[in-house]
Formats: sequence, C-alpha cells, structure tokens
Amino acid sequence: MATILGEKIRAERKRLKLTLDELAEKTGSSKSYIWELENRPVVRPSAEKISRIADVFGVTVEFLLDDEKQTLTESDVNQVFFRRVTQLDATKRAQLEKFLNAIDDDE
Amino acid sequence: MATILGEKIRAERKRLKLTLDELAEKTGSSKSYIWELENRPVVRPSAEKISRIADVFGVTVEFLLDDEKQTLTESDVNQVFFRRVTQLDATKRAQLEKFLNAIDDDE
DNA sequence: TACGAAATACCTATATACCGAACTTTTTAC
DNA sequence: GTAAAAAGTTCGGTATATAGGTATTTCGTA
Repeated sequence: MATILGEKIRAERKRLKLTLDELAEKTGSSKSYIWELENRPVVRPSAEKISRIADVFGVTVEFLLDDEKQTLTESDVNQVFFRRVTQLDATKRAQLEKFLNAIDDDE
Repeated sequence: MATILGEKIRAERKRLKLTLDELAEKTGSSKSYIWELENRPVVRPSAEKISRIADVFGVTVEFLLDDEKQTLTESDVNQVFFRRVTQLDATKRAQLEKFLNAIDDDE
C-alpha cells in the first residue's frame, strides 16, 4: 500500500529510533504529514521536504527518490570500479566521460 | 526577483541550449511551469520535478537545492557520473569497463 | 519594412501538499 | 488489572503546485 519512498522513510526513521513526531519536528513537518508520506499509496512531496528528510537521515535525495536503489552501499564491484575512476587523471577522466556519453544514449 | 534555484535552472538550461519547451518535455513538465520555476519569487517544486530536472542537467538534487552551493563540487560531479554508470545495462557497462582498461594503463 | 513562427510571460482552474486537531491504538508504570 | 502518556491514524480546510491556455515579445527572412 505504501510507496517505496514511504517504506524507505519508515525504515530509516525506525533505524534512528525516531517517532513520527520527532522526525516531523526535525524536518519542519507535521507528524500527520510524515505519516502520510510513509503510508499513503501516492505521495508527491516537495523537494524541500525530501531534502530535509534526507539531511536528517544522512542519505542523499537520490537514494530516497530512486526506486531502483534499495540499499545504501554500492556493490563491491562498483566500489572497485569507482575507485579506479576517481584516481584517473583529468584527461583520462574526460575521455571516459565522453565514452559514457557516446554509449549512454539518452533519448 | 527570481530565486537562486530559478537562476540555477535558467543557467543550466541555457548552458545546454534548451528552450523552455524542450526542458519541459524532457522533464515531463509544462513550459509555463518551467518558466515559473525560473522566474517566480517563490517556488516549492515537488521532489520528482527537481529530480528529473537534475537528471537532465546531469547535476545532483543537492546542488540545485542548496542555495549556498553555487558551483558543482568534485563529489557532485562524481555522484552523477557514478549514478549514470550504475544505471547502464550489463552490455554497456562491460563496454565501459573495457574502455577504462584501455586508457588506464597500469604501467 | 512586414509577417509568421518561435520563445517568453502571464493567467486561470484543479488537484493535492501539508497542517492542526481530534480520535484510536499501543506502551509504560503502578 | 487500569490509567495516563506516548505513538500512530484519520479528517477537514487552506494554500499552492502544476497544466493548459492566451497574450506579448523576439527573431528570422523575404
């Protein structure tokens, strides 16, 4: 019944052992609205609310909003790949970006 | 008169040489609403809209929303890059790995 | 110059984000 | 047990997000 976003919010709230009221206060919301975010079948919160919630949880907005992304940690494979990428010099990094642009055809 | 968010959206849109109409279409919005985001003195867009706009621009939601943040940091750039990579299908991901191997000559 | 098209600015209407307060359920302490 | 307190749920109302229209400006080109 709840959205994936709603489930994530509830999970993180529970992880931090916060009540609806506490999370509401920390994010400048009402507890009824936090409840709605967690439970209603369709929600469309403002960017500002989501941003403040992400702040309290210590996660990125992207993590909260991306339904594909169910876990906080990247896979080990990704971590290795990303470490190599961050260590590239600027020229090679630019080459890689260009290559990514070429194969990642966004319609 | 416009918000900092509005100015950022306009700046990025211009950088990508997009019209209001084009950005609207890419983000599933109306052009009038994109105009309002850029020009109205107060706006409170939904997380979904901002997320889709950030996607088109290739920036993080955090960059768009944080008024302090006027320029993209290294970690913003990396975050977007990594996100794109994780969303590639297996074939393209393999291509990218191969390309990385080619340019990343570990002496 | 003029004319159409494209871009921009603004207006109106509708759906819904979000709140406060009341209500119900669960937990805590005696 | 049972009463109070805390947590969670529901609901009605108001403000506003957003689409879709229309008016105005800019721009290319003959």
